[in-house]
Amino acid sequence: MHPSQPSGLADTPPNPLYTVLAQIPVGRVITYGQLATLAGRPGAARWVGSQLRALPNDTQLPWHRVVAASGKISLPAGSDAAGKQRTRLEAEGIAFRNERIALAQYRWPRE
DNA sequence: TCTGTGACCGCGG
DNA sequence: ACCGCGGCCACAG
Repeated sequence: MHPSQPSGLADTPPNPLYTVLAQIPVGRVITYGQLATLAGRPGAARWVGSQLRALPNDTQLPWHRVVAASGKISLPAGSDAAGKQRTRLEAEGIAFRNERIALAQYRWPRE
């Protein structure tokens, strides 16, 4: 941004999505829909996707713990981003089976 | 403005 | 288990 702007000012409220996402523990995953609900926007799963897409490449947020409700990785199949997500999840002890998360208990509990 | 396009979801059929 | 459909939200043309 331009230096005339008093950097990091709260003229734009923090995205609640990031707050929630930051609290997903290692070895657990959450779905786009659940994340939307927890962020105060039930039904807006697509919005979550667009927010994640906008994350900087070097973000500290655990974006890889967000998966589709079907248990599959939503990033384009074969892309390196998708491979990276799967690798990270497996490193956290999450098992895959035919391109989808194997066990339901890995998922973030329902409300 | 309107339309199309996604890191989506639930409900039916 | 797979599909189509309407609903959802932001963004590019």
